[in-house]
Amino acid sequence: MRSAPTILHLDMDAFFAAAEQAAKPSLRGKPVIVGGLGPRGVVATCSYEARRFGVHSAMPMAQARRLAPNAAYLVPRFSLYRTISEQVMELLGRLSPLVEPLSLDEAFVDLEAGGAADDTASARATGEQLRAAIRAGTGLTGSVGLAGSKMLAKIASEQAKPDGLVLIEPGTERELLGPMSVRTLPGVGPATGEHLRRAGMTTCADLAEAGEDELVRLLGKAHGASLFRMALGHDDRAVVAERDTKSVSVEDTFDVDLHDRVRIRVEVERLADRCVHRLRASGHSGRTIVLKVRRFDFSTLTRSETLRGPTDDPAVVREASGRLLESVDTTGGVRLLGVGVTGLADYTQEDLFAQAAAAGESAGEPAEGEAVDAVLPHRDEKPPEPEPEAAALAERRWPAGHDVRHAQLGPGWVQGSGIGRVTVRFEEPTSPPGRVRTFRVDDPDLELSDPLPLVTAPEGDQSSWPATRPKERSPDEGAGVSGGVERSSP
DNA sequence: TCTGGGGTCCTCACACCA
DNA sequence: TCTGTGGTGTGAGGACCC
Repeated sequence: MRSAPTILHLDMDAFFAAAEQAAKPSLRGKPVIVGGLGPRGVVATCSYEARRFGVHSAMPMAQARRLAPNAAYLVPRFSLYRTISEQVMELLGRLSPLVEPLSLDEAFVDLEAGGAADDTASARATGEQLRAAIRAGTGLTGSVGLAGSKMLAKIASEQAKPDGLVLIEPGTERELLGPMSVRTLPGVGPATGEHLRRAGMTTCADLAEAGEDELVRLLGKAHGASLFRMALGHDDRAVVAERDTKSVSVEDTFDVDLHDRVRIRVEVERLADRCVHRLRASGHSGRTIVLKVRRFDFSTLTRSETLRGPTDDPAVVREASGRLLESVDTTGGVRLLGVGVTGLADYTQEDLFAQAAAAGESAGEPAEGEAVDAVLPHRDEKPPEPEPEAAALAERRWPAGHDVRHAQLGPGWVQGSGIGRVTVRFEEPTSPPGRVRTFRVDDPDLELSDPLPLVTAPEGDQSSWPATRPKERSPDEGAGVSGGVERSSP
């Protein structure tokens, strides 16, 4: 635990939905729900306007539609979100070399490591400057939590939402946490929460009172001990800038359960190819192949097989996945299939060839050809073919929310499509709300386009931000801050 | 019309080996 | 030779997070 609140947690507010509202003036102030629009989709993010109807993340989309039938429903546009995220992470990088991204919209920053703050006043000033820079650079708002540890900084940013800043003064942690629900603590989800509730513990103070031995008895060594420390406000996890990937996987939920064994096998092979594609793109190979099957009744099972050496060969992963599938009973139907690779190695393929060659020289040919097969990439193997062009066009021609351009009417976005028609709203991030027009899906004047920038020119020059390091400011600036939680918002 | 996708970490059971 | 023990690798599942 640090003596100054120099861990910063940034959480962008309703990120995907806010990005869509920034891109689409007609959606501002309205309920916007982003997620899978298929029959088995779930909500990824929704705007604060949608939350007032009771909609929240991870809710089945069908339920969201019942609660908010008039909301705008959009599919995620990860390329847009990634672009914005890179801008935000770049701003964080100016504060410190120690930035730990948790997802596209969340990160920890160690302000001390960057010399960006060393006391309460400078930390608060840095947090507010950051929020202003994010707003100017992206048009979006983010909430900032500041504390002496990651756990408390995250709790603070949660309290700061939306569009605020909360600072937890070191020394006040235990008092602050005491009355909070155990669910506030990282690692306590529905199952652990219920487990603790049955043992009579609902608040952090209850956990602290129960003692470490009791929590270890209830939850096991690792979880129990860490939870006890967290309940006391102790969390010495460091901000880690680079994390090694441990596994790569892909999975698909099908609109209707699959029963046909041949079709299931084909899907598994397709997933294996996609998984290897991702594996190679990340510069990895892997040794353990994992097949995941979710059955008609939502029961999920995994089967895995460890090879003699790491591979990034699609044929090897396909074959292993197929073998694993043989051991799974799929009668009754399958709603999800997944293929993953763990036990990752970052050997380059050249290294693998060198290894195999060296092994061959020193020990002669391997006794079992299978071992080589599992290690050596098949160089003549092509990466997975993209889906046939016509099928891809038919499937994803006008996804709801995507940007389009009309030869005469200019930029707009897909409001909806069906029965041979596509409805487009003609507006752009900096325009007033626009008009709606409907076209035939094969209208030659209409084409999909890249997302437009959310802000045309930064409000004020952010290129040199931060202009002065907060630590260099006058010591009495922002002074008078003391004790407990303080919130500031516009 | 119930429940995505991509991850991480932990626990437990079991086999194998020294 | 048999038995006990502890470490390690593997496989499966659960919980959690965003």
